[in-house]
Amino acid sequence: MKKRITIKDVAREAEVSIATVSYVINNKESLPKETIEKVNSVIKRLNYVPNLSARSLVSSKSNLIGLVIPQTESGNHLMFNNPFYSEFISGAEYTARLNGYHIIISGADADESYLEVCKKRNMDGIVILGAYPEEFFSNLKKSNIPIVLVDSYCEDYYFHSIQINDRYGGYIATKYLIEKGHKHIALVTGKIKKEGVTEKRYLGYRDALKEFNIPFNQEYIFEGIVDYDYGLGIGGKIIDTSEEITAIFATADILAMGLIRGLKALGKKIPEDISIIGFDDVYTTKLVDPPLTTVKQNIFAKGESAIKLLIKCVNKNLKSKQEIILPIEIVERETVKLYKDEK
Amino acid sequence: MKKRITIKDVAREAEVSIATVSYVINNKESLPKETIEKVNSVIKRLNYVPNLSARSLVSSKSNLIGLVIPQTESGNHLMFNNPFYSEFISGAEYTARLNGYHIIISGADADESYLEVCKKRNMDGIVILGAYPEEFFSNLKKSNIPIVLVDSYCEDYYFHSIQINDRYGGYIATKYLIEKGHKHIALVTGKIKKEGVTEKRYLGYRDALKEFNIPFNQEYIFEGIVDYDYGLGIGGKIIDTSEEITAIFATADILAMGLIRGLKALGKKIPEDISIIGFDDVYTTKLVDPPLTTVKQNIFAKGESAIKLLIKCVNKNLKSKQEIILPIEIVERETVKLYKDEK
DNA sequence: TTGAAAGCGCTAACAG
DNA sequence: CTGTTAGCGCTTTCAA
Repeated sequence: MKKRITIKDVAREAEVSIATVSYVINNKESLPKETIEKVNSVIKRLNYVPNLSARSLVSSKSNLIGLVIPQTESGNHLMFNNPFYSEFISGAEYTARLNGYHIIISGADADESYLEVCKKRNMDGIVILGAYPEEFFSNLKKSNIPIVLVDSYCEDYYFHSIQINDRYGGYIATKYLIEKGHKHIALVTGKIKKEGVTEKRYLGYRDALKEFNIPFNQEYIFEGIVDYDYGLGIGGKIIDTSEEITAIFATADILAMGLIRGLKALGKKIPEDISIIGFDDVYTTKLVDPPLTTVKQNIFAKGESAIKLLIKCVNKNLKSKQEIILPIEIVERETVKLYKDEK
Repeated sequence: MKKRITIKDVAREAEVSIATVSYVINNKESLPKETIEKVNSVIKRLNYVPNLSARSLVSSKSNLIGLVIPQTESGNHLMFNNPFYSEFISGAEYTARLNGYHIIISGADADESYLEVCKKRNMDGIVILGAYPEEFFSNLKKSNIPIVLVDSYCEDYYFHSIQINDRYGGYIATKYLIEKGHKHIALVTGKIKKEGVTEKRYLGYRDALKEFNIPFNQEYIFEGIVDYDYGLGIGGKIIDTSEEITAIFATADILAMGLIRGLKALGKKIPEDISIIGFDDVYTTKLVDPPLTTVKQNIFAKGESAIKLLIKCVNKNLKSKQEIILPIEIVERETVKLYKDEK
């Protein structure tokens, strides 16, 4: 094993002190050009790379960002059968890398274990994707490092946040359907948790109904879990519930994709028999047949913003809550059709 | 900012020396039960968490594993519109976490920059997914740390490897089609690079043709890039090339999914008019209509194996090349139909 | 403008 | 069995 090149070696070769080398590396102080050049050339020649562990030890800065992704179950593997996460990570990793940070991706249980990980690794900040038990958040506050919450309605002032206006999203999706002539609109959704993303979208749905004087019908709400199979299975129940239903608002694309397939299997034509609108605009939305009309949010940009915001908070030591709301819009593809009452 | 609890604090509280605490933490030496318990209880009470930067500094072990994912382009973001990577990461992250490691995911350019990252972070090992320029691999050898290559046919003895038998996969896919009565079988594939995964699958395709005395036809080879859009666009060309083509072997599911959609748009029925078989069995394979018949590899398990193998090599300091070949099999779904010659 | 030196928190060799 | 101690590589005061 070759000995590692350290700052000492550089100093010796460049005939300066260790401190000087350190100054050059971190361009501190105002050194004369010559010194800087001399040191830099030695660094290059020796292929010197600073040891971040050492740096982290003294400065307690690690250039490491924790990224917490929901798991299928506690202690289990990451929820990567939802393309939403992949796209988010792609944006996050890219942005982090551009700024000299690295991302440690991890699932996390609600216990204190993740807090430990952060301490252990001296993480500079954390991005948390999705909703978790209150306890998880309150634990993490103890870390005392900047935390950006993505898609969480946790109100705690401690956390910064990246969001979209989910309620507005639910509203425009439903309104879009209504304006296409639909009156009997089912809502297919994950668990409607108090203060969760899903609840907001649901409330938006109700807002739109109200605005157009369409009575709310509890029977039209299909509440399950956010995954393909739930969407797949629920189609039958929707049909059984009422023949009047002509449109469905699914609060996640993955649900909508399941629905499309389930409904088609039952002999329904999309959008001729039933119109469907989704939410998120994950890329797989283009893979299904017919391609899904949906509420688009820029997921890659979300990952990007989360990291940028976090880095900003870390560098400027911002303590005041920072909030960013990203825009959303309807993307028209082929799953919604104008409904004409045939009676 | 609260002062961090260090090993010193624990030592003081437990009325032992820091060395003893260190021994307890790493369960070195054989200490009397009492001491162990005393120290542990203080650790718990004080909420002590060891600082990995410090540990890493002295032991040059970081419990960090680098995971390199292909990028869409050099310097660009990760190729996450291919679900293959997501599933792989899920398996890798889970396994790493279970073993006390963390994963740093990163895209990487072919230059030396990734090597620097490894040095900087004292990475214990690297898992590299996919094929890269020879130069990239040779650079990384310099790191002198264990490296597991996944899906690469780089022959260098330095690297450990996780693979499937791609040639065999190409063979069984094609054979499956042939046994279903197809004789005019197109191959849709990414760039056929010497010693790449794709070339092997292509060779397997030829093996099968040969075995059944079906002449190879260069016109039936459609070589492009591995993505949905290429599959989508190539359907038309296939039809134009020959009306005799009744089946297609796509060397990646993502291509097959594009094909299905492209072909359907052209009025072709799958599998009535054209049969399609894919490769990988990514989960989105079930989302398309009709669900894709494909060569299944367990991608999650691949991620798992890669990490396990790497950790084994790290811990036991194995220098001899370790190789694992994971099994594959055909999964029959609905895109291949028995072909009956109607003449 | 530069250097000496004191740690950051931890491990491990060595001593007792 | 346990404690003392010398670093690991780096940053950063303080002094020159």
